Amino acid sequence: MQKPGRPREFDQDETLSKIMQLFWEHGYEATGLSDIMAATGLGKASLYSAFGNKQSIFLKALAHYEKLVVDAAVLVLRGCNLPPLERIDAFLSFPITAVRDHKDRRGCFLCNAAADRASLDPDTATMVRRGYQKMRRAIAASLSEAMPNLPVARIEARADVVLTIYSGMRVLSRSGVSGDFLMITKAEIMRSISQI
Amino acid sequence: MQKPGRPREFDQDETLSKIMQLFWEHGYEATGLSDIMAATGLGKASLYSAFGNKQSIFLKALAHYEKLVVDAAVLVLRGCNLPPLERIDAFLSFPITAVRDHKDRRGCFLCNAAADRASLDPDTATMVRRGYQKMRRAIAASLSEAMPNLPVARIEARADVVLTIYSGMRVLSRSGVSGDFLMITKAEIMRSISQI
DNA sequence: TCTTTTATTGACCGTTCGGTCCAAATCTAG
DNA sequence: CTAGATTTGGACCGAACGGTCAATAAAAGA
Repeated sequence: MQKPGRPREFDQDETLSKIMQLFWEHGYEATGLSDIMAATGLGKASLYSAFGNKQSIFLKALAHYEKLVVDAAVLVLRGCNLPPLERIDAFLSFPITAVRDHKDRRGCFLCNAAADRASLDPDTATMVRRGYQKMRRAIAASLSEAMPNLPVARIEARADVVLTIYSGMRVLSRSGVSGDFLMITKAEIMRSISQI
Repeated sequence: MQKPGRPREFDQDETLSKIMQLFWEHGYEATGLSDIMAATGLGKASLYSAFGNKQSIFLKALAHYEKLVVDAAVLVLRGCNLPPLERIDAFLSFPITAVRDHKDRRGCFLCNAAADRASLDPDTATMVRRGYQKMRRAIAASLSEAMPNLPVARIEARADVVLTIYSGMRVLSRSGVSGDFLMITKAEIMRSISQI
């Protein structure tokens, strides 16, 4: 059962992944339609008919990031194979392994979008907040599993701290900070988070 | 004792302040020469002869920010009128009062530059790191004044945490996070920082 | 006053931007 | 085989981009 008309010659998700890489690394304004065409091998008209205009392409790339990266992080946070605090540790290790093992200084697409696009485009701001919320809830769930006797307010406060630290690490990694710096930060914050 | 030739008709620092506002709020790529001309009332050639090309203008605006805002923050951190921990509290309150009292969601120019420019331009990255270092050293100084018996490594680790939290708060504030969220985060981190 | 030096203005440059359009190509349904 | 639907590639668009230049203006030093 196929739609009438000429079939699309490319895979939308693959293409969206390539586009996501571009916006993630270079930001909204610094990524031109020409860059996207070069990276995907598609013509302008194909891109427009599939994803809309540049702003719409960007939003879809951001949604793609949420689906791929944020959801994966949430999965780690909510996984059952590790104790809750170790899951948070694993979550905060992502920024470190990115820098250390992969020389990946792209940071977090959500954080980058917050910094360079959210204040100019309400739709971006909404998506960014939604992604943050997802992570925040997952962090809070892990924390309350780890310390069920702590009042909810304290749990949430610590979740806010973890999310804020995460954002900070991601931004700092874009400025070229060392993996050791991030490692030390993580260790110190884990120490204080773990206390009752 | 004046230089020969026609004197400049504008104040360089004032102009740099106006330019700084633009780059701070909208980022590098989203700020055009035309915006700068409109905001300063200057012609293109005047800007070029005074500050160089766009990249050079940006760097000078960033340096201006370091001089005005970062140095002011460092002054608060190193001030003697308050106990050291309260100075750190005051430092972490800047992101909050900006959002609450001034509806100022520009965040921190250093952090924004880290996110949208540092990975493409080494000079920007260098300046950003220098600004961060200034703050980090001042934070560490306050901390070691507050708890002189804590090993240096722990002091530095906590300074890293404070700096990372600061960056995170500034980025999150650009996504539209509430002042309450930042308030809670600050309170929680101050609690853990204050412990011996 | 005349020369030199510098700043300002506005026109101008080529390039790139995001976006549109249309003819050709490729599919389904009848 | 035809008619309708959809995608594709490439030409094309006006606008905005960063950047340059020459003419003019305003100062200092002689």
